[in-house]
Amino acid sequence: MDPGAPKFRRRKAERPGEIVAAALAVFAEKGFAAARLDEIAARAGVSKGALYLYFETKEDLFRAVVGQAIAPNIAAVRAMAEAHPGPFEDLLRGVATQLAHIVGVTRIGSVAKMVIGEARNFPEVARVWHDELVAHALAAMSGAIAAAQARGEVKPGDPRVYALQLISPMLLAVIWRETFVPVGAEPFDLNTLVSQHVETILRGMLAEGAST
Amino acid sequence: MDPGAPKFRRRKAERPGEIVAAALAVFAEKGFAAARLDEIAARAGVSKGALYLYFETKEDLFRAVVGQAIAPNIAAVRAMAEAHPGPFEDLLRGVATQLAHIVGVTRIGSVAKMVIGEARNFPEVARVWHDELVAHALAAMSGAIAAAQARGEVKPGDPRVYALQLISPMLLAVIWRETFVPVGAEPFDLNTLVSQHVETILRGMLAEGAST
Amino acid sequence: MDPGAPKFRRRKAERPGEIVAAALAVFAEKGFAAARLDEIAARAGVSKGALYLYFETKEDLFRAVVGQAIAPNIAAVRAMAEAHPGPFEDLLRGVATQLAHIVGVTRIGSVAKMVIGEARNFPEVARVWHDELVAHALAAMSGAIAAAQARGEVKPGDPRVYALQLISPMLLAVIWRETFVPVGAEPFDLNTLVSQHVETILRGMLAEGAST
Amino acid sequence: MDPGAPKFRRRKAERPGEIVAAALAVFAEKGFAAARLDEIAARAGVSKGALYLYFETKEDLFRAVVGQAIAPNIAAVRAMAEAHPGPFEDLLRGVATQLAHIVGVTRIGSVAKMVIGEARNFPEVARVWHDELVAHALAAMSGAIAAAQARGEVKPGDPRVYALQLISPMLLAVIWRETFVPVGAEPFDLNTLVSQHVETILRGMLAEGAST
DNA sequence: CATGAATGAGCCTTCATTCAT
DNA sequence: TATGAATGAAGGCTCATTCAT
Repeated sequence: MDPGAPKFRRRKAERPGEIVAAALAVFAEKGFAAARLDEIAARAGVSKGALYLYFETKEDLFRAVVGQAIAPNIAAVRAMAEAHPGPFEDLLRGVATQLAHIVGVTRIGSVAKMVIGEARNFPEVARVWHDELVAHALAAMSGAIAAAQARGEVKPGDPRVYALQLISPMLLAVIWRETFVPVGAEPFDLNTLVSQHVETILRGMLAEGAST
Repeated sequence: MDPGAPKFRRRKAERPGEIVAAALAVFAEKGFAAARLDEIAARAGVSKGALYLYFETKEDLFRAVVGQAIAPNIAAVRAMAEAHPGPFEDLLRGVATQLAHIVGVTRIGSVAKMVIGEARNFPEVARVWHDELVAHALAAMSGAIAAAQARGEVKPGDPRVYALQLISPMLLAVIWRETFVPVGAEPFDLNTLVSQHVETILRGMLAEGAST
Repeated sequence: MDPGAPKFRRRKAERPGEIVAAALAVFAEKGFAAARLDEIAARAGVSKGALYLYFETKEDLFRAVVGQAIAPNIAAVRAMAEAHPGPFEDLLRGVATQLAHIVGVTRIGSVAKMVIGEARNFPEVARVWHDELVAHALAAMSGAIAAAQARGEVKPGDPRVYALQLISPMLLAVIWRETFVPVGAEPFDLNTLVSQHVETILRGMLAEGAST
Repeated sequence: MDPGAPKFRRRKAERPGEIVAAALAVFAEKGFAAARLDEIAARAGVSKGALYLYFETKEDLFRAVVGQAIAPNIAAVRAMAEAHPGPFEDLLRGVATQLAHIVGVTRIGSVAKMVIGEARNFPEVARVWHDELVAHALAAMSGAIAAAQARGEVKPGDPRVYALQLISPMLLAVIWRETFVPVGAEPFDLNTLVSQHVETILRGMLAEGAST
């Protein structure tokens, strides 16, 4: 026997991540209050007591879940913000495609639903979500729009409002998928929605004499 | 001071409405699971036991809250559906104004947040909300858009998707107000958002050679 | 209008009796704790509040039920006690017939079950039941048996024990009917049981040379 | 004093039995509905929540109590059923002694009282009690009596009724002890009752020409 | 580190009792 | 008298959290 080289070692380093992943699933399904630590522990494959080796309380775990979900998206937002200049419509199409991709492959929709649902009970979670993600994304888009307006590419109008107009169908799509599709509503194709929206909005936003 | 003030009053007719109103407030703030019947009863000015004279269980009360919130909006949706024909852009401006008004003066936003947050735990609530309200509204708008397309007023494109594009900023505004404004985000003026959106979208939707 | 001669007057005098009858039924079915005043009131055809016009508390009502059930049987016991002298076996046959009749036509079995079940929670009810009914009956029988022994009709032996031996099948029959027959046990014919028991016991009790 | 006394101990194996024992005591005293889980937990030396680690509901615990009380008696009944043949009166004396012993040393009387009192609320408990215990015991005795009749040892008569006659004083004794002795009634000596009953009944049952 | 038995505060729900009508 | 809406004190049960192992 070689005690120094056990064949199967418990991957301690991966535990927190597994727990957060399990917690995300349960919180997204049930909401914070209705989520049971029993179920989270079971899905993570650990004992209930083990949760407390990594997280102080249920609320702490919830914050970790939201925080974890923010990090990987920060980069995306930053990339969007730093998008190379060029014709506004190219930028917009690129950003829209990127957003649609993120919504499609990550669980950001579930997390958004959690944040919306628990905002009153966890104001600081809503605040972090807003300050770290939403505000940055909005500022980046507003800035790009304002710049395009300065270049004469985009018609007059509140750039922040333009940004909201552009983002809103994405939110609706997420909520539709999470809320109504499970009870029988007809799903939407996210790409169709996004591309039709971008084209429509572009036609409405671009100043006369600027391309398509 | 009225020394003859009764310990309790008999108001069978008014009580259910008062309780539902109180419950709406608490459910909207806390979510279903975190809402305490103690608090609902206190806000309604009754004892906890009195709730059970009118509602069988907490779930029953929750369903009543959602159901109650649907009824008054059904009429609005129907009116929208029956909106007089005429140039599409007139119709759209009218509908948008009406929706903005409803969102502004009713608690429909709070209820929407509840429905979104509890959809997994109360599928039938989500189903009713969808079937009675959302689906009707969507069908009415899609129909109007398709008719306008048939008349050559609106460019080609999936009418249902157009309808979603039009509605989505309203949803975003509601969620913004309920979720982010309480934690310090800058509020939007709903009317500005709606009117800018309508004008932008109209320019993008209307076929060449049609007005504005 | 003749206010002094209403056509249908509420029979106030009969109310308490109706309530006690309803209460007996519910207490016998459910036991004291599981019995609901709502149900008693409903069966009595009165409002819940009306119960409190006649009985102070639920316990008070329970005591009334048991007390009420004792009274009519007191006379029977007394009659038994005063049974004309004569050959012991005639007396015994008469008493047994009488007891079987009482068990068959009254609800004394249900009340006995209540008293047995609630004796620990209502000691004074058990005490009254014992002192007013059981002890008297037992004393009467023991006395008759002792007298018969003095006359040489009955073999030696503890008269009180003889009395218990004689009564016990009646108790068993009552419990059998109330407890096991409702769940599918085969019922007994009370008269068969009693007459076979009396004959068997008589053969065993009577002194040689006295018998049938 | 042990300063290191643990706040609670882990005794998974022993706990269910301790809880059932405590529950038996409380159910027997108060009846099902009036029994408080608080009290059961306190008597078992555990917290109220711990009850739910072993039993799903209060009803489940009640069923466990009754079920637990049946098992050890099944063997006794079977032994009685298989009692060696031989003169009927020897068999009967043996069985009576055995039954008196069981009644004296176990809590079967308390359980019987519970079953009788809660039969309407828990029909399946009454059914199990009857099917597993009472029916078997009755069948065994009836069979033995019928066999003795076939051998000419016992007089004609319904064997099942004979069996009831024989058992009934035992039931009366149990109820007397549980119900009336606590409120001041004079207790019986179980052995005196049983032996006098057996001798009396035997004289009445045995065919002429069979001994004593 | 990890487990899971045990805790105990707190919630939903019931129901005997009260009281304005 | 009679009603029944309303009360409020528990009780059954849950579940986040702790701790002996």
